[in-house]
Amino acid sequence: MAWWLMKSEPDVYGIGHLQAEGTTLWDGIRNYQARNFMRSMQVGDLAFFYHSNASPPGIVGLMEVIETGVVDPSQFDPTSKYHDPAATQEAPRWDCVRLAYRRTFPAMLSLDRLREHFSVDDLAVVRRGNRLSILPVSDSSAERIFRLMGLEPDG
DNA sequence: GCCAACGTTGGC
DNA sequence: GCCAACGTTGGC
Repeated sequence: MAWWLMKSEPDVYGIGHLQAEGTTLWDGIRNYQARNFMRSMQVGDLAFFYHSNASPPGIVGLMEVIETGVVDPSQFDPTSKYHDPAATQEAPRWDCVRLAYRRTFPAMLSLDRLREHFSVDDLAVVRRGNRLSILPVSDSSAERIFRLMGLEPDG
């Protein structure tokens, strides 16, 4: 079981949306490094839900990978902002994973607080200017995140 | 709104 | 293959 951190803008799709829906397809990822991280995910992996472009930004909840290797349907949709004219049904370029809501944390763990406790080597999201929307999290960093919130680790 | 970081694109 | 221009992300 591996840990991840996945960013989304709360105005676009926040933890509340996921809580209401129960599950979601993490589609629209158009960055190869982020896509490759999703390709390495396995069912049962856990991911911290991170609110980006928020004030303040930070970790707000937890979700679980429930399906991997899903072809991202938005790449074929000409009306989608994620449409990729270079993608074909025979040779899709983008895939994604399906996630299930696990929990909303009692309080956000803000980026400021993360920076007080983690170096960029421990947790890449604290690196200034990090634009990558999906990041791996080490077991020890995941445990420290829960401890910082005063919670027992899931998983 | 600004700007740093950085991935992508295209000319050569 | 190099690199400048450009676009996007995301913090502030």
